[in-house]
Amino acid sequence: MYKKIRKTDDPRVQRSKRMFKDALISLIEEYPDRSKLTVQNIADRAELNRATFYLHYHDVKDLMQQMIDEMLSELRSLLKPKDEQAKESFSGRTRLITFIDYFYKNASFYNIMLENKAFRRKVFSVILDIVMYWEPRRTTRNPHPLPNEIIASSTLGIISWWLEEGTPYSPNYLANLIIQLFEHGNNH
Amino acid sequence: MYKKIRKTDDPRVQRSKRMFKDALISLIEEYPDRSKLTVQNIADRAELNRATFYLHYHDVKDLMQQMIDEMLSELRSLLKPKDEQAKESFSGRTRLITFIDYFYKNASFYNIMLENKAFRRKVFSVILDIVMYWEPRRTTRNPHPLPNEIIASSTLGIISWWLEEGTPYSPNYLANLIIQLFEHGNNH
DNA sequence: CAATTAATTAACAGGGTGTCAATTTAATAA
DNA sequence: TTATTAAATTGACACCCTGTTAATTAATTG
Repeated sequence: MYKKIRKTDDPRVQRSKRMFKDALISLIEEYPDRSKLTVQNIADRAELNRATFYLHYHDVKDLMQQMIDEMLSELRSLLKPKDEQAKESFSGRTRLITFIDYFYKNASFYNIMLENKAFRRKVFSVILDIVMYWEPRRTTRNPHPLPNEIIASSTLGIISWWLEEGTPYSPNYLANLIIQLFEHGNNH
Repeated sequence: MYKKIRKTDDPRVQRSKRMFKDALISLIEEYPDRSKLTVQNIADRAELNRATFYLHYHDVKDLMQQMIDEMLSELRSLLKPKDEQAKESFSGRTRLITFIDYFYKNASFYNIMLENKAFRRKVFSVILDIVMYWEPRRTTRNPHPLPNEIIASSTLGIISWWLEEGTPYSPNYLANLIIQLFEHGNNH
C-alpha cells in the first residue's frame, strides 16, 4: 500500500518553489519598475515550465503573497524573545534595531515589496506591536499620548524613505533619529 | 493660407484628454486593486476609441504621470502665498492644513496614487518645502534638529496611513497630531 | 522493483498591446 | 458658407501573456 501523505515534503516541490521565489527576487531587482513581472518571465528565469508555476500558485500576486507571509513570519520570530530571561534585555530600542536590521539586509528587495499594500499593512502591524510594548511607563506619566497608529505610521514612513534613498544612515543611527523624534519631537 | 498652430487648444483634444482622465479616476475608484487599468478599459469607459488614447499617451503609466504632474502643480500653487501680505498669515500650520485638505477632497483617489513611486516622491518634496520653511527660528534655538527628511517622511507616512484607513480623523485634528509629534514627541 | 506524483510538453481560446493606413468627422480661417 | 486642416474612428495586423487541459516523461520513495 503506497501512500504519499506529505506532498510538500517532496524535494521536487521544494526545489520548484524555491526557484520561483528566487526568480521573482531576481526579476524585481533587475526591473524595479516591475514591468517584467509576468508568469512567463518568472518561469523562464526559474528555468521551469510555465505550467509548473500554476501547480503551485494561482498567479504572480499569489506567489508574492506567499513570500510576504514567509518573510513576515520570520521577522516576527526575530522580534519574539526566546525566554523569560531574554525578555529583560529585549528593550523597545533593541527590538527597533532588530527590525531595521532585518530590512537593511535585503534593502532593495524590501523597498520594492513595501509598495505592496498587503505587505505594508502587515509590516505596519509589526511596528504597532513594537510601539505598543515600547515603554509601559509612557502611558502613566503621559497625559496626552499620541495614538499608537500615529507613531507606527510615522516610523513606517521614515523607514520607507530610508529604503528608497538607499539606506543613507546606518540602522543604529536611524533608530536613534526615530527615538529622538518620539522622545522630544524636533525640539531637543 | 490656412494654418493651425495651437494644436493643444483644439477642443477635441481637450475633451478627449479630459474623458480619459475621468475614466481613469472612475476605474481606479471602482477597482482599487487596479486590476482593470488597461488601455482597453480606459478607452471603453471614456467612450473613445482605443487608438485615440495612443494619440495622446504612450501607455497607462504615461497617462498617470501626466495627471500626477497636473495635480502636483495645482497643489504647489495652493501652497504659494498670493502676495507679500498673505505671506504673513500663511504659517506653517496653515500650509500643513491646506496640504491635508487637498488630499482629503479626493481621498480614495490619492490613496491609490500614493502607491505610485513617482507621485510619492513628488509629494515628499512638497512636504519637504513645507517643513523647511516651517519655523525659521527653529534652527537657531535648536542644537540638534532632526534632518528635514526625517520630519517629511514621517509626515508622509502618517498621511498615507490616514488615507488608507479612510481618513479616520478630520484634517484639522490630524494636523494637530502631526504638530504635537514634532513639537514634543510622544512626551507631552 | 512498483507505485505515485511532480514536471514537461503542446495546444487552445481569450484578451490586451502597440501600430498602421484609410476613412469619417469636427473645428476654423478666409 | 466653404475649403482646409487635423482629430477621431475603423478594421486589421502580429505579438505577447493568461489560465487550463490532456498526454507524456521523469523523479521520489515504500
